[in-house]
Amino acid sequence: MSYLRDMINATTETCRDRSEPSIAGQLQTPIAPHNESSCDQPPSPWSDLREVCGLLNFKVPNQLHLADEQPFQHTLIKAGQHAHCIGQQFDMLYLVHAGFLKTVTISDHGQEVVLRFPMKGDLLGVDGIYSQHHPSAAVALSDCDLIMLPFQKLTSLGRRITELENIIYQAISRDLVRGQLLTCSLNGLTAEAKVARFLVSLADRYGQLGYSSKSFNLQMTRQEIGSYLGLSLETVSRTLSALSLLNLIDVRRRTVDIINAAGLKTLRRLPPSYLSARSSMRKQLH
Amino acid sequence: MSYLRDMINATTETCRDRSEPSIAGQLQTPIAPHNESSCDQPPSPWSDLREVCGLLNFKVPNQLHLADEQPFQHTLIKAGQHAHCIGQQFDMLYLVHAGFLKTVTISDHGQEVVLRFPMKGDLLGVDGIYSQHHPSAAVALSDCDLIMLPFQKLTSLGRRITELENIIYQAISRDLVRGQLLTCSLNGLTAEAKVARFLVSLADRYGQLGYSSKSFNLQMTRQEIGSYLGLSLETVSRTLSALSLLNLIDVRRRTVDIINAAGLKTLRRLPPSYLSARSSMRKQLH
DNA sequence: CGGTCGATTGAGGTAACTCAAGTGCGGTGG
DNA sequence: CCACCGCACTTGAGTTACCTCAATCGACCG
Repeated sequence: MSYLRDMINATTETCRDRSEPSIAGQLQTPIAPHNESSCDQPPSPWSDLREVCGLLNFKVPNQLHLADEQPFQHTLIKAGQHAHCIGQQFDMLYLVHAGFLKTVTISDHGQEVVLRFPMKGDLLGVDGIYSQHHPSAAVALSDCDLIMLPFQKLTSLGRRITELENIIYQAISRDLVRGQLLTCSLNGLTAEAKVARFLVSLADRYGQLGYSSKSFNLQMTRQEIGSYLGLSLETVSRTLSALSLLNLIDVRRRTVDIINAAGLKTLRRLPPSYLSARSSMRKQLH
Repeated sequence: MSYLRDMINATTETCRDRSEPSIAGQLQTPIAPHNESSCDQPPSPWSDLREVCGLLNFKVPNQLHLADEQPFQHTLIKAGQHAHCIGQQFDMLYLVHAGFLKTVTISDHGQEVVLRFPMKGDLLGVDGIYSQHHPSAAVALSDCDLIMLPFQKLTSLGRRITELENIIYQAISRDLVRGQLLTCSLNGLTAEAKVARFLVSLADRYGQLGYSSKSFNLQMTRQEIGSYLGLSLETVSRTLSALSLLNLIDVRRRTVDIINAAGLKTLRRLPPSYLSARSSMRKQLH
């Protein structure tokens, strides 16, 4: 089995050299969500098509010969390292098997902009298909276990297995739809609503993966949340405090507990101005 | 040939019934950009694969049997009509052959949000692949000539013609990349920069199609521009006036002339506050 | 000719940004 | 072990860019 370990380490080098903790120190936080029960043993270093389709959250085609296909290799990257860098040649997609990442790009200002926070089941690198070069970078926010999907191999498989081809198209389109949803949320929502929906969205995603949708750790900084939502980090911080005051959530540093999920979902704007009322309310409470 | 006309009219009905000029009266403006020379005769109602690939701006594969394939049918829709509606079953993509559209979706507020302004060479309906239902609607802002690309037919062709398959993947990915670019522009840009870049982007697209990139007509209302850029229609209007005062552009109603393209591209924010300075400057000029 | 709709412009309010100070935690080195 | 330092975060104060509300204007249409 040692040759497997070697191969994995070899592939891990892909982008490791460039993964200096340059922009906004990529935090070396412990790791993923609360429950770590399944992370004791190292993850299986290979995944077959069936597992890939399941992770992507699509119904697995009931075709026997799926199992015949040669499996896909994993790559393990540590927090702060890149799965792919901006400008890098595109040759494969990555499917997140475990861990938490951010995808970023550089705006014309030279500012880093967070595009997405991929986690288990999400696809990385889809935006590289067009120009054959990645316009964005994927940075691990925690140690990550990624399944490498060489694009040529994937599409040639899809040519033989129509169900797989459909899954590929649908997975790519899903990325596009999610981007549109983000665009809609960025416009015309107050900062409170943005942050509230962001938390609900995160909670839902954790829930779908079997983790607690009530209590989780934020893997990203306020800065990164702000970049993602189009807000300043101070506004994110203030808003989190306000939501906490409203008893909708409980925040302490990176730890978030959702108290009133329904309230978060329907929140449009804070009653009067809870942000300035904070100090006075604080005094009342004491 | 009359049966062709009949078929076209038949397919045009797809969504015509729902195309009431409901939201924000979809304007019955004359039509497209300035130069109308090529629109005298009705467009050819069929396009082959070669033409489709060319329109998509991809190198046409040098394979002879491309010409053998049965061609794709066109559909003509009038300004205000829908190519597809929200929630409608997905079964085909549309390639814009002529005309100008907007794609919109409904935010959680119930507000209409403009996602894109597709024009010649752009693909419609890609976001419908995922859930097999269109999450957005495509509304014609001028009379349009669309090429219908039944998705099943397209992908089965792609299975036989690898180059075509690549083009499909790349075209879909391109849509995604464009969405990301929009997201980047929405965050962290001032209203002036947003509007300026929007104009430059429009001008470039017209230029690439062989139209004038200096002088063109806006096909959409201020309202729609604002929705697209995340601004109020008043801010769009004011900003256009300000850009005009700075001698970067000339605007009269829907007519735009780019005077200083370089200046528009590099604009970050207006010198001091040109928006409030307007009235005083106006007086100085008189 | 009035009616409608898009566009312009003004006035005023406010949400969110910027700048800045202060806190708490974690890591490092004496 | 403790002191120091860095970094993420919190919180405050002041500013401003943009929104909202509202009036006016111009074009187009019946």
